[in-house]
Amino acid sequence: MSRRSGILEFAVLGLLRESPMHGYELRKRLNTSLGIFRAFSYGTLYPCLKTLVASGWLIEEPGSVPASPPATSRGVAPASSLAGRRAKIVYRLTAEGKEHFEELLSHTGPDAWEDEHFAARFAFFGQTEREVRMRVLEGRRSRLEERLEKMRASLARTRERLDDYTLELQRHGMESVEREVRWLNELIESERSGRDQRRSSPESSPQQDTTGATGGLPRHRDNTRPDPSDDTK
Amino acid sequence: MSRRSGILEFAVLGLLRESPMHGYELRKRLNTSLGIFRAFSYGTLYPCLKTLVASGWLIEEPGSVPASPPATSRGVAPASSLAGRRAKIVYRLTAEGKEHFEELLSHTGPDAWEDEHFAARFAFFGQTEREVRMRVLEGRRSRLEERLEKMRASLARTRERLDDYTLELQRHGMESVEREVRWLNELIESERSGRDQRRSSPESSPQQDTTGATGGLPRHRDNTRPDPSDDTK
DNA sequence: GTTTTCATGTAACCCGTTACATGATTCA
DNA sequence: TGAATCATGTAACGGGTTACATGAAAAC
Repeated sequence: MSRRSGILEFAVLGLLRESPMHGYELRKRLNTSLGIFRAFSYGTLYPCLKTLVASGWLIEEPGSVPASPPATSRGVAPASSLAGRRAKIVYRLTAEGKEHFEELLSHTGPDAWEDEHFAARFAFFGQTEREVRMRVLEGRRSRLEERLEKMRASLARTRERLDDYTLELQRHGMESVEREVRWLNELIESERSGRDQRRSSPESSPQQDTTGATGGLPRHRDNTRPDPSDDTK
Repeated sequence: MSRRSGILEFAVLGLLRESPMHGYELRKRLNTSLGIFRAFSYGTLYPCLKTLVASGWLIEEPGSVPASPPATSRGVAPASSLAGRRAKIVYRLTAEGKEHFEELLSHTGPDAWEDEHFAARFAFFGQTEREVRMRVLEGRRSRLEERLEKMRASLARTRERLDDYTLELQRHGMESVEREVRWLNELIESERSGRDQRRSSPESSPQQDTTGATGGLPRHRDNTRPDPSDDTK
């Protein structure tokens, strides 16, 4: 009766909304597909999945189970056929789960502007209504501006007493924040000018819309081209 | 018999090395003076101080105690005068504590390149030997480059299946990391060319050396001026 | 004289990790 | 056939927060 992680729960629901998956795969997507996400461990993920099932938002389905004994009878036949042969468990979002996620998507508390929370929200902007996107972006921005002011103030108070390294660290920190603010400005600007491509209809299914529908994101240098000598493996 | 926080412990020792302080003030310095540090709560700080005292690295000293009972007898006189009147407790680094901190400063494990840990290390570069600074900076850089490669790889694998927002998030994330790498490059460069201003003598007292001693830090725009026309536009 | 700010502390909880235990599948 | 990878899980612990309790000094 606990494990209400917020961000993990949110991300899991969001990923499963796109397509059913088993835990192992889910975890990898958590680490890679979404931008900022740090690596959640299995010790976190699996219990979380359990509670989501208990809440009725997910159901477990047998994955590619070796349902009928495969041709190779090599394996020692399990003493008791009941003693659940462990197999892949595929998790699928239930209708209630979908509804719940939709609700999470739409309400914007001040938690939503904190670092990791914000990244999670942004990662699912594709399924978020425009109005909400705006609120989140603007909330995040003012959160950062607030932070900047504090930094400036504290720096003004103490700059004489600090050595060069501490100063440089603060300078770099502030510059990072300023940079994110500029980024948000661009995003907000292009949300404002872009057409409202995600209508408010609750019946929009995800998945498609890879047709460049997301209108007005600012153009940036594409640093992801095939990169001839990439290979990675 | 626990509470070995690493980063908090390190920062506390480092700050107290510069001058004795009581907990309340210590906490504020943790939040502001040092660049990146997030706000530790009292619930973390005070117990930590206790264990540091128990380890013999700090001693508690009475602060500006109202040693003799103040004139206002309004308060219910404490039943037992022994039941310690609570007063400011000033923490001071012991010789062993100093030694311990010195040791922490000098050994560079791979923990030292992680985000928060690195920031803490950097914040005390003023008391760190040049050789160690180099190892930390280079370690951090290769840590980040490693991370970059993973991001690039995963992006190359999945870019077709992702919507524009997720893509943008990843792009921005990568750009941030790239930016930090460039920063590190500058720092490393200026460490290399700068004079070795922090000699290896173990007897160097901190505090002074505000005489521009830190030689070669790269020059940046001073973004702390009153700044007449900026307005974060 | 009351409200703020300074100042110290503790207990309950939360979110997550590590290290471990188990077993199936794939591939050299 | 044995190693690597896929896959699921749990118990113990770690490091931190929140909310609370307490009280002195300063500011209004």
